[in-house]
Amino acid sequence: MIHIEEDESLRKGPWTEHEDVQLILYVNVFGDRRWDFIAQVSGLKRTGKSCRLRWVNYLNPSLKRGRMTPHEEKLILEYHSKWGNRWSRIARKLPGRTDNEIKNYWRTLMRKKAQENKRISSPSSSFSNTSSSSSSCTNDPMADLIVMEETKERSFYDTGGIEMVPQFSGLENIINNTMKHSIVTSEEKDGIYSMDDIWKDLDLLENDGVKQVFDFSSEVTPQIWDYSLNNFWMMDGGQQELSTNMFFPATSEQWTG
DNA sequence: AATACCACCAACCGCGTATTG
DNA sequence: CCAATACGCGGTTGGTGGTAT
Repeated sequence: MIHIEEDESLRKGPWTEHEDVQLILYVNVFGDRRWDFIAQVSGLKRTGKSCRLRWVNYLNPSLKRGRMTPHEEKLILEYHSKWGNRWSRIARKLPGRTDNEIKNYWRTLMRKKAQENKRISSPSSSFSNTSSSSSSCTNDPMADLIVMEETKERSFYDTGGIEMVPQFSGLENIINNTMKHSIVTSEEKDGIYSMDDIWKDLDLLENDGVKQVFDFSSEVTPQIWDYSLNNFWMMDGGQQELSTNMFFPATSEQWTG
C-alpha cells in the first residue's frame, strides 16, 4: 500500500511529482554525484541511494522512454550472451537505457520465452536431449539462448554469462546508429504524472526564467537549468534548507569533486 | 460486471567496491 | 595503511494496469 509519510522518518515508496521536481532541481545544482549530500540538503526525506536511483532510472533527461526497439532487443541479447547479467555494463552500450530497464526487460523476455518453450515442448517431448548439446540447433541465436537459459534450474533468467559469442563484429556501428536517436519521451498513459509532464512544464517555464547562472557543462538540458534556478530562488519555507545552508560555488568542480 | 491472472516496471535491499580522511 | 562513508551494481519485491475468464 502506498502510505505517504510526513515528518521526520524517511520516506519510501513511489516518488511524488514534488519530490521529483525537487530532486531535479538539486541535481542540476550539485551534479549527479554526492547523493547523500543532495538528500540532506534538498530536504527530501529520502536516502541518497534512493535519490540516485530515482535520477538514474527515471529523471535523467538523457533517458529514452518507451518500448525497446527490435534493434535494442538484439543488442541486449548479444551483450547478455557475452557478459551475462552485467546489466550496467550492457546498459552502457545502449544509450538512454538503464540497467534496471534492461534487467526488467530481460526478465520479462525470459519468462515469456520459458513459457513458450514449455508450451511447445511440453507434451512428452524429450526436452532433456537439447540440454546436453550446449547451444543447440536453431539458426536463431535468440532461440538458442533461451534454451540455454531455460535449462538452468535456478532463477531462470540468471546467467553467469557465457563468455563466448565472438562473432559480433560491427557492433559499434550498430550502437552508433542507436545513438542517433534523440531522446524519446513516452507516449505514456494519460492522466498519470509522467516525465513528459515534467519536461513539458520545464519547457513552459523556459522562456520565463532566470537565465542560466552556472555553467556546469553537464548533459543537462538548458531548459532544466532555467527552470531549476528560477524555482530555486522561489522556494517556500519547507524548502529553504539549501538556501540557508549553502553558498553557491564558483565552479562545478567544487561540488562534484 | 467481477475477479483472477499476468506483464511491466519502479523501488528497495544487501553487498562489494571506491573514495576519503 | 586502515576505518568509515558513499556509491554502484545485481537481485528481488510489490504495486498497478491491462487482459482473459
